[in-house]
Order: sequence, then structure tokens, then C-alpha cells
Amino acid sequence: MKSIPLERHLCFKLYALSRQITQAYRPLLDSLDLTYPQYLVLVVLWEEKTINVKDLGARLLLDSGTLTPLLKRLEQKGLLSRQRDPRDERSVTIGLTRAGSAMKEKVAEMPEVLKNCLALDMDQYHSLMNSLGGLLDNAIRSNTAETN
Amino acid sequence: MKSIPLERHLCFKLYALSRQITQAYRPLLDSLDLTYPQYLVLVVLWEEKTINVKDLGARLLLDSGTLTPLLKRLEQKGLLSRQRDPRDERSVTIGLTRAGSAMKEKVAEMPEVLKNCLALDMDQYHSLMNSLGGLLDNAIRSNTAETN
DNA sequence: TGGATTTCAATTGTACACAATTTAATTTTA
DNA sequence: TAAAATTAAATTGTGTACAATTGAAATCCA
Repeated sequence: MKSIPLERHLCFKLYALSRQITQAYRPLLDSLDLTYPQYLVLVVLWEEKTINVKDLGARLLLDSGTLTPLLKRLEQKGLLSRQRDPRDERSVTIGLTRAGSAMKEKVAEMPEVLKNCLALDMDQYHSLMNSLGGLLDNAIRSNTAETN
Repeated sequence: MKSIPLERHLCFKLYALSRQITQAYRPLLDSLDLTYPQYLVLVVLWEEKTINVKDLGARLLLDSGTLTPLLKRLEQKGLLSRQRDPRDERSVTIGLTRAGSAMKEKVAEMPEVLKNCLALDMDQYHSLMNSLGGLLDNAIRSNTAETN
């Protein structure tokens, strides 16, 4: 049986590219003592101001096993607060501290870093964004469909 | 300052899509007692028959810190062999066992799994493959460029 | 040629990912 | 309404990723 070379694997291109982008962000994020997933949590919080772990997980497609320790680290750094919802003690509400809000200004050059890394023009950017958006929706639907 | 919503982040789409594809592969890979990175190592070996850790790392963009324990696990499962190169004792040569070669037949439906997950037609597939290939090259070049 | 440098894999330590389980709280329903 | 079922986070355990260091071997070069 003939095997398909690594370079023809779409999954590998996505996997490798995603990691390379994280590498490109690393110098800036390191200087802010942030990891890439921690940055993504802040992106959501700059949008939402407040969100519980379940909804944050739904946005980032991450579960509490990943988020709980990550959120504790961000809390340790003084960037966010975690508190049980008094209306539903099962739920934990995440909110930004002043330092967490202020971090938004410090990551202003993130888009520029990505642009330099990928060397994409606006047309390619939007086209790729649309393709990936559709594929992500398909993949989520496909993975969510119960095999009953 | 206005913040960019998570959904407009190209990096997040790539990061999330890559993980969703791993999820789609999981049932099949689980049934074979393989992880996705372990599968990728086998993909390279089905191509090369034999390769050292350094070259394998260059192909997969992974370092020995990731590969050494991963390769030991594949060796434990009896899928590959690891041995010091007698010509250069610093180098470790990886080779497939019969079971490792035989695994190729068992992952035959991987492309079909991906196709069902993403619902891509051939044109979209090739177009995306080309875009991602170019971007990956750019990203690697950008990340490799020393900041001297 | 022999000490300095470089190279390769392994090791150490931190931080994700994610399946599976646990614990506590809420909701359903008999 | 009280037991059963469900839900939300946290916990546990395995396996990546990756920076930094280590140790051994090969290469450089004065």
C-alpha cells in the first residue's frame, strides 16, 4: 500500500502552522509573562467583561480540566478574579482586574506580529478567515454529532 | 481601546481547527492505541523507512524534548526501534518494526475521516492546501530568521 | 594533536489538552 | 418534596510542546 507523504497532509499543515504562529507570538507574550492560551482567555474577557468557566470553555473549545489551572495562574498574576456565583454555587464567574484590562494595550502589536509572520495581504487574509471559519463550524458540528 | 473579538482572530481559527481535527481522528486512533503526534511519526517513517531524531524533528517541527519520550512510547508498543548510529554515536536511528509497518493498513480511512469532518470538496482541499503550505513556509522562515 | 567548539539526544521543569472521575449544587420527577 | 438525574468545576492521570540544561561524541583549528 502506498502511503501519503507528510507534506500532503492537510491536518499536519494546520497543526504545524498553528504551532509556528504561537512561536511567532512568543517573544511578545513572554515579555508580558503570558502564554498563548492565556492570551486567548484575555481576548474573550476584553470582549465580555465577565463570563463563567462553562461559557468561556464553549468560546475557546476548552474544558475545565484545561481552564481551571490556567485561570488560577492568571489569578495568581493578578490579571483576573474568580468567584462562585451566589445565584448558582456550581458556577464560577471570571472577571478582569485593572491589570487584566490594562494588558489589552500591551498586546496592541499582536496583529502586526502575525502579519509579519505570515506575509498575508488583506484579500488572502479575509479569504482564509472565511474558509477556516466554515471548516471550523463543520468540524465542530461533525464532532458534536452524537453517534447514537 | 477597542478589542478584536475572538472570532476575528485568524490564529484562533487555526488553533481551534487543528484541535477539532485531532478530535475527529481520535476514535480511530484510540482504537489503534495511537495519539495524533504518534501517528505523524509513523507517517514520516512509512515514507522514509529509517530516520534519525534530528531529521524527524526537522520534518515535524518538534524537538528532542517532545520526540524522545514519544518515540520511547512507540518503541514500548513495539511499533519502532531506536538505536545509536555506530558511525555517529550522538545520533539515534529510528526504524519501523513489522507491526509499525502493518499499522499503515489500519489507518487507511484517516483521509475519509478528515473529509467527513471538514466537508471539503477537492477544489477547496487543494486550494487550502496551497494557501497553508505557503503560509507555513513563510512562518518557518520568519521564525527561523535570527534577530541579529 | 589536543583543547575549544559544536552537535545530537536526553533530561528537567512548566504549561497546556483532554479523558475520566469526583464533588457539590441545582433541577426533575415520581 | 425527597430521591434520582443533571450540571458545573475541580481533580487525576497521561501525553504532548517547548525552553533550558546536561552529557557524550564529533569536529574545528590553533
